[in-house]
Amino acid sequence: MNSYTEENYLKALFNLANETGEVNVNELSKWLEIKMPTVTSMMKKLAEKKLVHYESYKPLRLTEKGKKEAGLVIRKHRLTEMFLVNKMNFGWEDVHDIAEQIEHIQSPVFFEKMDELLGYPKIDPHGSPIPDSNGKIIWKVYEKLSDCKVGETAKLLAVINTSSDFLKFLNSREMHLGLKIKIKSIEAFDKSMVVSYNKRQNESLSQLVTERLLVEKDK
Amino acid sequence: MNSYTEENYLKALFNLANETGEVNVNELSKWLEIKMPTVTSMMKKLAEKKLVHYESYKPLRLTEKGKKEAGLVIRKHRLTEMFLVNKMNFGWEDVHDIAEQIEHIQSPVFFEKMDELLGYPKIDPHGSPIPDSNGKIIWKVYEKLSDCKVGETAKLLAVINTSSDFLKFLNSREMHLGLKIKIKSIEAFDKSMVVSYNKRQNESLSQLVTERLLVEKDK
DNA sequence: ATATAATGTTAGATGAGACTAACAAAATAT
DNA sequence: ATATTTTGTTAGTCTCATCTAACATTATAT
Repeated sequence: MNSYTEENYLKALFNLANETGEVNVNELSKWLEIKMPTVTSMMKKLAEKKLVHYESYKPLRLTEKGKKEAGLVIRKHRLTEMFLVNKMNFGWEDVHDIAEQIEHIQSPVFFEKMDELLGYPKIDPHGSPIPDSNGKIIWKVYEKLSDCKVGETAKLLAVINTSSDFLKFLNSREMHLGLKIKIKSIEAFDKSMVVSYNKRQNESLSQLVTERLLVEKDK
Repeated sequence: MNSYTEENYLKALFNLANETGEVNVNELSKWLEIKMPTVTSMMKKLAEKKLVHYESYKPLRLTEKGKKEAGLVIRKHRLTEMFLVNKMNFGWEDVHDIAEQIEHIQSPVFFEKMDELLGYPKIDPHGSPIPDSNGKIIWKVYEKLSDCKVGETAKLLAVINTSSDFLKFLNSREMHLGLKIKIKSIEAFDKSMVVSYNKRQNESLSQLVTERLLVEKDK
């Protein structure tokens, strides 16, 4: 069994991994807001437990075991977020901090029950995939709205930044997953977009926003 | 804010308090399965925080502040148990261990939402009163089934021991809160009772059971 | 009323997970 | 190619919550 703290390190390693699965001590340290020496010593501990490949001065990598256990923590987090939104009427902007705590509950049956009550969801309220009960994630390839062209229509399927402020911004513009967005124009100099959806015909979205919206283009 | 550990000590002090609100270090130590010196040092810490009245060699007593904060932990525990049973379809015998963990979640809004979804319940699935949002408990005076007499009928309103084994025993006899039980006879030598309820006309209950069933006599 | 048992406290150690200060290695810039 | 910056490690300290061993007080029993 991994401790509360260990679970947090595993989750962070999983979330920060680049294409090759590598993470630097420094990155991890900044992400967790924990000083580097502490991170180093925890990495040695996780290496002892065969959860992380660790060599001095080399980037960190989760082992297969580590990936699985990290995936299971993320599964608990995302199932919780879905439960909070779908079964407890929380807004998608309010669930992160609660899920950060509930993800550490040690009770397989509790999360199985959530899963069942939710009808075995594949994604969380922000469109992120929920790992299966082996910790495996099926990655969907989405495009960023910022990569779409004028005249195209795209369906909003996930958001990258799940900060409360960003989600509240989307709420204020009545934007939600599943929304069909049409690109009316793109400003050359700052890449901001004017889009239309539902009754909103002239919404302007900055690049900071459009590159955080993941979509599927209409064919 | 109290730590996870402090919350557990507060809850234990509350639950163990006798009529005068006193608890011995030794009792607390046994209850928590934590050695006495550890308990003593935690009591000094809680006394610093004005949560406990502590004097060397004297029994422990929660301060008003301590009672309130303990009550709030118990509130979180009992709301959670109710939520697990009523909203997540757990059996009353399976909720204790999960609630022991969830009671430490720091998120007032999470428990407010539970309370709201449950319709502001006054008792938990075992018939124990749920403290209000100030940590105050309204105690109902119940009788034990073991104190009833032959011929009387009583309604089961709460159970004292909430161990999984005891609750599974009650399940196996189809006993649940609200049940009307008629006392048909009492065995003089071991105080066991033969009772009837619903379709069960000759159930025998040992004294160990009857003194753990809290009832209200029919008038 | 004193011996014994039970209960409670003090002192010091431990492990987990955090820190700072100092040093070492790797990456970057001139 | 060397100096500087950035990144990473080592060594030692701190706090929290636990422990054991030894001692002190209070309660109980003869």
